[in-house]
Formats: sequence, C-alpha cells, structure tokens
Amino acid sequence: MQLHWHRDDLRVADNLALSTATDRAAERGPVAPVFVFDDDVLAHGSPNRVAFMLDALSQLREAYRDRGSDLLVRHGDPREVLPALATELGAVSVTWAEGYSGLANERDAAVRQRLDAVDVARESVTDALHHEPGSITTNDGDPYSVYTYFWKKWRDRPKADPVDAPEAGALADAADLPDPEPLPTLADLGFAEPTATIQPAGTEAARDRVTAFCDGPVYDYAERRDYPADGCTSRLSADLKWGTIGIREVYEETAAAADLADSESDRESVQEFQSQLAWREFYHHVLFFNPEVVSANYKEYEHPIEWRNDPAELQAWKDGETGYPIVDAGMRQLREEGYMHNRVRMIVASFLTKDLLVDWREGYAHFREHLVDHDTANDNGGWQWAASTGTDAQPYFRIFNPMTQGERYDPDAEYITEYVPELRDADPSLIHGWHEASELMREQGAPEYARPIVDHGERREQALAMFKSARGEE
DNA sequence: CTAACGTTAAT
DNA sequence: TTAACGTTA
Repeated sequence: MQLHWHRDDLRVADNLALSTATDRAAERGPVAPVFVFDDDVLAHGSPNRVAFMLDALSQLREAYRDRGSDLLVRHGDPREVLPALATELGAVSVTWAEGYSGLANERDAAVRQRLDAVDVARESVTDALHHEPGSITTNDGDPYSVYTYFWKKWRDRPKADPVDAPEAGALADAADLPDPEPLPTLADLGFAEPTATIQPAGTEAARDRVTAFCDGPVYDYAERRDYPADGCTSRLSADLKWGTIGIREVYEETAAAADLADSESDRESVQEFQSQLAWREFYHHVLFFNPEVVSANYKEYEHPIEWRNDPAELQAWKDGETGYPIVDAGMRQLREEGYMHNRVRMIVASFLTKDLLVDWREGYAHFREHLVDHDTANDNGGWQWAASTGTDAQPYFRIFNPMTQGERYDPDAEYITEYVPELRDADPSLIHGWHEASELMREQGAPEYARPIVDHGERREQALAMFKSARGEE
C-alpha cells in the first residue's frame, strides 16, 4: 500500500504526485488517497473558500468511488495523522505535491521527519507549476524580480503534456480501506454559511470553464479582459488554487486554441492569457525565494512607510461605502461572490494603499477572508505590486485614478450598477464624475449613494509625500 | 574576465 | 526609477 496526501491538488487527472505513486503500484502496492483537515490551516480559512474546498473534496471523493476506491479523510495535525495512518494501513510510502510558501514547507519538512522515524518513504514531487522555482533565472542564475524577461523565458520553454488519471487497478480497493468517514460540513469545521454565491467546484466544473473559455472568449481576451462587465476572463483562479484541474491540462487547451486561431491577433490573444498563467508562476517563484514577503515588504525602503491606517476609512473600503463607484462595486462583488474581477482588484488595492494610505497587509487580510481563489503567492504579489512595495519597479508612481479607471473600463457603468444599486438610476456621467458633482446633482441622481470619503487629488499628494520620506528624500 | 555604460520597457 | 541585458572598454 501507498498513500497520496491531497492538499491543493484536488483532482485525479493530470496529477503528477498521484501518478508517481500509481505508476509504482506493481512494486509498492495500490495507492490510498487521503485528505487531512488541519486546524492550523483552517485557522486561515474562511466560509467562502472552505465551502468551495468542501465541494471540490466531495467531487474528488466521487471520482475515487467511480474507480472503486475512496478518499480517506482525517482531522488533525498531519505530523501525527499521516505516520499513524501509514502504519495502520501498512503503507510503505507517502507522496504529495510540493508547496511554495515557507510555512507549508516547514510543516512538510516536519511531516517528512515523522515519516522517516516510522520508516515510511516520501518522494518529492512537483506538480503545480510548469516551471519550478530555480528553473527560470536571469543569465546570472538569480531569480527574476521583474516579470518581462521571466515571461520571455517561460513562454519559450517547452511545456509538459498532461498525465492521465490513474487506472482503477492502481488505487486501493474501497473494501481494503477503513470505513469512510463522511465529509465534514462547514458547521462541523466551525465556519458560518458563506454569504457569497460560490461557483461550482471540482474537475468537471473546471473543465467546463476551460472549454467554454477556449471556445471563444480567449480570442477576445487581450482586448476585453480589463472590462469587468464583459465576462471574458477564464474564471479559473479558484480551480488553479485548489488544483481541481492540472496546469498542464489548462495549458494544452490554450495551445489547442492557439492552433485553431484564424488570425495573428487571435493567437496573440491566447498568448496574453498564457502570460497570466506565467504571472502566477512568477509570483510563486518570488514567494519561494522570499518566504518572508507574506508579511514583509519585498522592496526595502530607507525608512518604514508611515501608513495612515485610519480604521473608519478601512471599514468604509471593506463595506463598499467609499463614494468612489468603481471601488465600491468591486468591494461589494467581493462580499457577494467571494470573487472580484482582476482589473477591479488592482483599482481597489490602489485606492486602499494610495488614497486611504492603509497598509497593504490590511487589504491582503480582507481578501484572504473573502476570496474563494485566495492564493498566498498571487495575492501577496498583487498587493505588493499595488502598494509599490513589491517586485517590478516603475518610472512613475503607481497611483490609479479611480475616476479614470472607471470611465475607461466600465464606460456605461454596467459593472458598477450591477453591484451598487443606489446608482442604478444615475447617468454614467454622474457616476464617473461623482467626486466633483454638486450636492444638488447627487441629490437628484442618486440620493442614497455615499459621498466620497476622501479627495483623490489631496490623497495622491499625501501618498507621494509618504513614499518620498520612506525613500529618505525628505 | 569584469566593470561601466547605454538601451529598453514596465501588465 | 529600475532590472536586466548587451555592448564596450
């Protein structure tokens, strides 16, 4: 018998760690899959994300049952649970897919030690990225801290093909496994019911999303991906976070779409999407080589940044009550769906850090609380980018103008009015010009909607001064 | 060989 | 402004 420990690889197909084990079933015995509910990890969970995870787990269990096997579930510390289960089942080895954050790797190292102590083998398998940290470096061999050159190397490197789901015969027969425990409910795990409506999880749903995306929207992606009302993004972020679909399978679908493209611009559009897959890997590399960035600035300033951190303004941002329509729409989408369109994520992040002058860690924590697709590497990379504390130096100061962003990317205020009902009867020109509209215009157009809590022009100057002094220039 | 400098482009 | 690269000294 062998064990495969599922973590954020909740699928049977295109799963390299699982396949590594099942390929050796003839010598080492069939593979029993297990998932461990770990309180230390759940402590960082949230109703939205854990609800998605439970859905994914239930689909995963079905996939195993279809193959005559079953998914074991245990609750506890993996350092205790896995050696005990391996001993109970007489397993000779345990596989799992490598993580990329410092905390996960510390825990995994401890699990490995405990397995060593009971003479159970463990083989290291990398699965979640096309190109592992260390495999794409500058010509001097250093990890990249700017994206562009990373992308060129990532793009030109050959990609592995997906691997098939294991044969049923390589999996442990359900009859030879301990009686299955039911999956816990959210309440069992101590979470409230999610307030958001969450998209269906599991490999089938993820494959449907890939197919639908590659069937058309991918060709508009380059041109339309920044328009939140358009819906031509892949919506795969949560699937990639939980590994309900393999990264090789996703890439293969996009490559097939590129082959079917009937113009150069369509092909380029597919490549624009592939570039987003590369961003994900770039930020995983950054986190792997700089595990401290989860809580520290990547970029070092001469002096600490003197964030303003006003609690009332932070709360207004969380509540979607800032009086800046595109910001409020995004923050309300986050509450309602556990999701936010990527362009809008950048806008609300810029607003929190540059208009409200609140530390990016507050924003990161709020995203972690609500996003179904929250991923340490991606979210940290995105927040630090917006906060000007991350990778990727820029010539001008990265301060978005929330009015310009709204006008440019949601000209008809379609996205805004979907999430901010107080503005439904208002003219788009009033919505975009809300910050400079007269009180009379506001009363007539949208009496219920919040008044702007800050003046963007003033706050922009304050933000510039805050960074100037952090740089030691004043 | 390395250090210095100019070029490029940045979601 | 800055990282990375390529070229030059």
